[in-house]
Amino acid sequence: MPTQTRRERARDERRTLILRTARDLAESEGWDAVTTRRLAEAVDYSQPVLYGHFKNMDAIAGAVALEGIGELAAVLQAADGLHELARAYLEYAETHPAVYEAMFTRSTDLVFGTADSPSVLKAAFAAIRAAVEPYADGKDTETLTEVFWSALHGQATLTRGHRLRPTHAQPRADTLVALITSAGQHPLSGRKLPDTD
Amino acid sequence: MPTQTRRERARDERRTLILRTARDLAESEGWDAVTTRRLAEAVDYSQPVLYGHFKNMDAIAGAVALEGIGELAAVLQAADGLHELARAYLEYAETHPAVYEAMFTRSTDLVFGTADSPSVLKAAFAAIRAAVEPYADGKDTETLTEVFWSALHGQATLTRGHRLRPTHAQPRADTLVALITSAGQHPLSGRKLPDTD
DNA sequence: GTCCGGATCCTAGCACCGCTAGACAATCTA
DNA sequence: TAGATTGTCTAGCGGTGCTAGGATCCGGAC
Repeated sequence: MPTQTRRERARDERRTLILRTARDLAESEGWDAVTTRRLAEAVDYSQPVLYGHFKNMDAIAGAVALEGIGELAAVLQAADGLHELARAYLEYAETHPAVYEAMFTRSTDLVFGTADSPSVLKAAFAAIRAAVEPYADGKDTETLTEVFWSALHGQATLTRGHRLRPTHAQPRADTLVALITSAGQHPLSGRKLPDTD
Repeated sequence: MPTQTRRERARDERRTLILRTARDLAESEGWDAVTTRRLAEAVDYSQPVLYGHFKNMDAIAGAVALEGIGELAAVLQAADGLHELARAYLEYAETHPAVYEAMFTRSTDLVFGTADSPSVLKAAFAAIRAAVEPYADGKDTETLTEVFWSALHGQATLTRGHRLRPTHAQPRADTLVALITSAGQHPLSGRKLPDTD
């Protein structure tokens, strides 16, 4: 059935166009500028067309977020070592602020919850966990991963909100990594840990 | 001039009423529910009255945020030691989610910038810095303070967004504090650091 | 006591928002 | 070619932030 396939393909292309346009608009003017009217005009369709592809406006932002999580997971998997992963994470957040905001700051309903979209999200978390594990030193790796991720997330959001000295982003990242890499180094335990630099 | 004074007092009381109502509404139903119409109805005035006290809706949220920062600063100053401070910080964020959101997640324009409101904000940061300083071990205290604060902020926001295991908030906080308190404990330096527990 | 001027407040409205019903056009099926 | 399905649009509803312009109150001058 080639006709049906062509229709479906056209539909997919339009969906992709909507997402790409929404994403571009959000990155250039912020999510407040991504309204149904402006988005519909940008893709040269009327507003109801958007609702043929997405349940509502939040679903569009959610789809952009999911796309971004996939990108972030790939970036983190490609990173080698904890230091490199931290750098990659913060760089992604800085260079894609609107997507990052859609992922972790905007309303959270759909993203988490082990329902229909967790695979790519688990992949991102697993990448962080893999980089953290060598430094867990037998302790709770899951918790240490959450702590490390939270710290990265905090730096990303507070830096973006101009709450931290913009000139010291690099020392902050380095300090955080150093805290983790020397985590198990208590005076009583002289165990050697893998080096990161 | 008693009449002028009474007028001013009435004006101040009304301003306080607006802020308290906005805050209550935000905490009970979220900031999306704090609209000019609902807020005006709740304080039993018409919408234009709000604009006689605040430039716009964001300014109301900003005033609530400033109020919250003062509270947070007081809470942090009252805390004794790094562990206690971390607990107090996360507890405040958890028990006042809407105020915390107004402080650090919503649009950031007015809050920072060393303009007219930094004193109370600097007090909050100074309280964190004072608790961190004993563990800086001669390194850059300011950077370590930013790292610690970012980590707390990340835990607060990701926990609230249900991105972290809700059952492990305590271990996360403990782990973060442990990372800081053992920061200077490299194998080559056997210096004794103050104990926290 | 009367009147005036300024402060205060409200009604009404603008342009925009997310979202949807119902009419119309285009395309596929038979 | 006739009918059914799909796609798209126009028009509109109730809501939003915010403001102009008129009414109303109230302290001070005479």
